[in-house]
Amino acid sequence: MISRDNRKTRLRDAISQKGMRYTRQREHIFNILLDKRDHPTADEVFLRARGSMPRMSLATVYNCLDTLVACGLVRQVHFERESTRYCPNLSEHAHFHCQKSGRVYDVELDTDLLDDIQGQLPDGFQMDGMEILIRGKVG
Amino acid sequence: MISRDNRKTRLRDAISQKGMRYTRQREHIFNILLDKRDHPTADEVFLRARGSMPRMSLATVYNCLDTLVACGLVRQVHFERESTRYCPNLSEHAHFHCQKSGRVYDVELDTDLLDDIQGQLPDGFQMDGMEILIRGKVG
DNA sequence: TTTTTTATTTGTAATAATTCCAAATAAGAA
DNA sequence: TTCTTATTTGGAATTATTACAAATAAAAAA
Repeated sequence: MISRDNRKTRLRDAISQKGMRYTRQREHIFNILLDKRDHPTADEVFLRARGSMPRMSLATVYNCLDTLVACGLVRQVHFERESTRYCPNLSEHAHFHCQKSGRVYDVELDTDLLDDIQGQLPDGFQMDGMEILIRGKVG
Repeated sequence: MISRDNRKTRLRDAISQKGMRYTRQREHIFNILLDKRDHPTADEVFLRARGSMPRMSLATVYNCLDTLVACGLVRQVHFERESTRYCPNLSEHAHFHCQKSGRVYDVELDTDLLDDIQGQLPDGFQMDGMEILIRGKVG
């Protein structure tokens, strides 16, 4: 399975870059995020993870997710007071939160637009990252 | 004090529009947010509120803040896993979070730009609100 | 390959932010 | 002024997340 190997290589590279260790748990969590890109919470990831790895603890899920974020393989998304969601889509995009279904959608935006925002910052404001959250309804 | 009266009127109108009651506590919390626009957390608001209203409880602070948000007088801002911050600036703007100082800045953006984002949503995506969060450093 | 080192996992306890609840209070309508 | 009921209050409960210490397992060294 070519894509599995690609994932593995991506993960190995990113993790070793940070001087960390490659573990079955980290691989498992990464695959879960890539297999179903529905912006799950840590708890939802935990439930899925236990399917094929029943001994995995919730603490490990949090640890692994934090590692993936630190390695730049995954983004965190926060809507209101809800729990953190995780997104493995690394292309620049906004997040649309449907108030009816609760679902979260990735919305690709023009790169120019994102550059524009950066350009409109006052002098001395250095941008490291941006998150565009849109509340609304789909359908 | 003209501006105090303006505030009072704004608050009265917004609250009665929702069929809710005007209370000293709600007025107090609203004034606290308007007096120092530094995006305080509920707990910070609580500390300030107790200065001149020592019997006010934290639950009331949360209640009042929720009411102000429901009335459209105040916006909530969420950075990462931090606690909710409150912003009484109703003009469309982005929030810049300085990683060094922890401070939050309002950043005015071109209205065109915000319209552009709305225009780039796929068909069927209806936008009710948007939050642009920028992580970075100032100075 | 085996040993060694130490990062990671695991289960549980602790914490932080927020919400819930039921009794007391106080808007504002009658 | 009385009455109704929304709001406030204090504290308990909940939720999401983090902290901790012992057990495990990568991967470097022998």
